[in-house]
Amino acid sequence: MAVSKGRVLNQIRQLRTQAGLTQQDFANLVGATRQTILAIEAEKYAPSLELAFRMARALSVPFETLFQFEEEVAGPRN
Amino acid sequence: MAVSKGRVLNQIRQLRTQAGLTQQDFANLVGATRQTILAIEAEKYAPSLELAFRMARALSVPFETLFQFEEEVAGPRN
DNA sequence: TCGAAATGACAAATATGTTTTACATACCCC
DNA sequence: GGGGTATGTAAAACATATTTGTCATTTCGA
Repeated sequence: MAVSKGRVLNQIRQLRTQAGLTQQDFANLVGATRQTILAIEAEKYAPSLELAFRMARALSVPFETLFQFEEEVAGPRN
Repeated sequence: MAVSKGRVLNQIRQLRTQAGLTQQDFANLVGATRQTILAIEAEKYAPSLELAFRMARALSVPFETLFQFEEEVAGPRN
C-alpha cells in the first residue's frame, strides 16, 4: 500500500448520540472498548470490517449510512 | 474482544472471475498485492474497511453484495 | 459547589492485516 | 518437453487496529 488512496468517513457519533447511547454503552453493544469507539469517532483510524458491521447493526442503520469512502481528490502532486 | 462474535463472508472470487480479472489484475486495481487478494478470498482474514470499499468500487457492486456479516450462531456455551 | 458520569489523551502491549520474497503446482499451448 | 500465466503456501517484517491502564477535562444534576 504505502500511498493513501482515500479515507473512510463515519457518522458514528451523530447516530450514537441520536440513539441516546454513551461511548461506553455503544462499546458494550458492539463488543469493543470505549477507547476504540473514541478513536474511531475521531477518525484516528478506521474500524475493522467486522467491527464496522457490528456497529451498523447495533445502530440499526444500513452500512453505507454509517460509513462512506472518500476517494483521494486526485492531485498527482507527489 | 477476544470471543469471536461472527465472521465476514465475501463473494470476491465469484465476482472477480465474472469480471474476467486475475488475482493480479484485481490486486492492481485496488492497490494491494496478489497475496492479500488470495488470503482474503480464502477468508484467512477480512480486509480492512478501506480495502473493502475499494474492492466493491473496483467491481462496481454495492458493498453488501461483496461482503456479508454472519452473526455467531448463538451458543452461550462459554 | 460537590460528586459522579461522560469524554478526551496517551503509551505500552497484543492482535490482525498487508507486503515482500520465494517456491510449488496446475493448466495451456506450441 | 519447455515456457508462460494463474493460483496456492508460507515465513518474516512491517503497518494498522484494539485493549488495558491511567490521568485530565467537561458536563450536569442534586
